[in-house]
Amino acid sequence: MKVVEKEFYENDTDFVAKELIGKKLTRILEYENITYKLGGIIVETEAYGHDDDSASHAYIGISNRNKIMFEKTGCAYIYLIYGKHYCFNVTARNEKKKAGAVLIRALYPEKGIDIMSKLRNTTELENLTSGPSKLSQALCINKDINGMDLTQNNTIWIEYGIKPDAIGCTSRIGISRAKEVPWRFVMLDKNQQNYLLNPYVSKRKDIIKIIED
DNA sequence: CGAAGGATCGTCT
DNA sequence: GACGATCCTTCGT
Repeated sequence: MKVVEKEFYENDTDFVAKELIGKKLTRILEYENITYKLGGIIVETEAYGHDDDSASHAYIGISNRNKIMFEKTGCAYIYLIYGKHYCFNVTARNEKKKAGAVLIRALYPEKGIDIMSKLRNTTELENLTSGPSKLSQALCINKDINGMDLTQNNTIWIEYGIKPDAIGCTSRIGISRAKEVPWRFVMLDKNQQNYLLNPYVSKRKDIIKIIED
């Protein structure tokens, strides 16, 4: 296991979002006095920029909520959405930008499935971590880890994983501005280059292009 | 299985 | 005072 280093997050935010596909998000959790390792493979991400991106929280400038997006790269940016859900982001940007983050939208569940099932109140694998707030609930992610450095030895980190056969690129989900910006990325299977058949990602968009190696 | 609507509260105007 | 980088339930086919 190798934790993704800080330098990785010092690239263009959309590049980082694409390259995070196939890496693994891992979370250490104390549950009923036992320490568990939870997590899975990142299969869906979205990039959010600064003043170049009207859909981004950072578009309006620095505020109490979004200030993590302007601070160190490789850190967790957590926010509450719709009054009850949390979303998990990693701060990432090149040295010329002042803010940026990648929203982790879905995981392929691998570790601690029994605990994640309890936290999610479902045993359906396809419903455990197939959404930004679903995975936050499954990994017990909330404001407590806002700003946490994901490149240090903490209770949550991102590590190197697998190389995807292909990656699909689409516009982002659930936004009202900058609807056409193609900054959503999903893992594709070589045999079924149609992400609609990937049960772990949001099924709401058409692929704009397919990125192969 | 898809569409529609409610939940719920921090954040910004 | 309005809205949101969402999820879940209900209702109809």
